[in-house]
Amino acid sequence: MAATFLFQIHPTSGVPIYRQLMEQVQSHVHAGRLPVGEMLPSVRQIAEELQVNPMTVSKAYSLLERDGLIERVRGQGMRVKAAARAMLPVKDRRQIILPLLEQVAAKAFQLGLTREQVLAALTPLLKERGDD
Amino acid sequence: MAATFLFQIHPTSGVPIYRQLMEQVQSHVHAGRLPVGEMLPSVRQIAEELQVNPMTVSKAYSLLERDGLIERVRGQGMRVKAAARAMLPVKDRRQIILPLLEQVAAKAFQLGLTREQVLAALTPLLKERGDD
DNA sequence: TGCGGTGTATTAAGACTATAAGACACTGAT
DNA sequence: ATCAGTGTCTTATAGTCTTAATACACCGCA
Repeated sequence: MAATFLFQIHPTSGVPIYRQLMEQVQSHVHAGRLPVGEMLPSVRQIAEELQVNPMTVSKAYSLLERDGLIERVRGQGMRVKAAARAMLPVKDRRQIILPLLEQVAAKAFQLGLTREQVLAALTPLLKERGDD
Repeated sequence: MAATFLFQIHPTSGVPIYRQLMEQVQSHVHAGRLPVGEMLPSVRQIAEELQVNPMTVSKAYSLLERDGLIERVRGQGMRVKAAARAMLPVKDRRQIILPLLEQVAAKAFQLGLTREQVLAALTPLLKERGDD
């Protein structure tokens, strides 16, 4: 049940599934939504819920392990490494979303949208939160 | 020289080149930056400036022609169709950027960023303009 | 010792993406 | 007619992405 809320695939984006998964795991870890030591949803579980091949999920996990973000616990699953949070200071979470924001700015410019129009369209999409 | 400012490829995004080109042509047309009747940069010209295979550019053009956005003029090149602007009301340019904004919102949520943090990061990236 | 749960390796197939080099039909201007 | 400029077709190669079915080694627990 957890994976349903943790991960979401956009099939039409053109971005490979395994890369979408990688980015989302990374985001969740850096946001603290996946705490250090937490076990990740199993390969088969994610594959089932997202209707995706288990090997595709496994590929994402393998690359994340190579990057040192998570570690494999034999017979149990994947766990968020202790060094994962340390890899990126909490303050720099903003840096992760920067490329995406730059993309927005470029698109807005191409479309001839004003700053106000963009902000007006984005604001209601951003949820206000109390936790964290 | 024009294509340099009109098009820009992000090799690391995972999105196919021909799809990046399609989206940007679409944006430029809907923004009026490529007026109806305007000739698009030639396949070979774009291919040269972006260091991309001509067939890749041709593929983007072909699909755009299939979508009715541009038309082929034998021996001359591709031209923005008259029906192109009509396909999307000017007011709905905002709709084009919506999926991207939703992506931003999702990412911000995953990262645990507040609304203010996102807006503060985005605002300086958006150029203020007088035309339009 | 089983059983069900981990991630992974293997092999195969198909679709998609991109590149390369060459050729073609067409147009406009010389 | 010639030439340079259009987009496109063809053939071939290479790499990536995804799926499928099967099997393996490992762990925790009964």
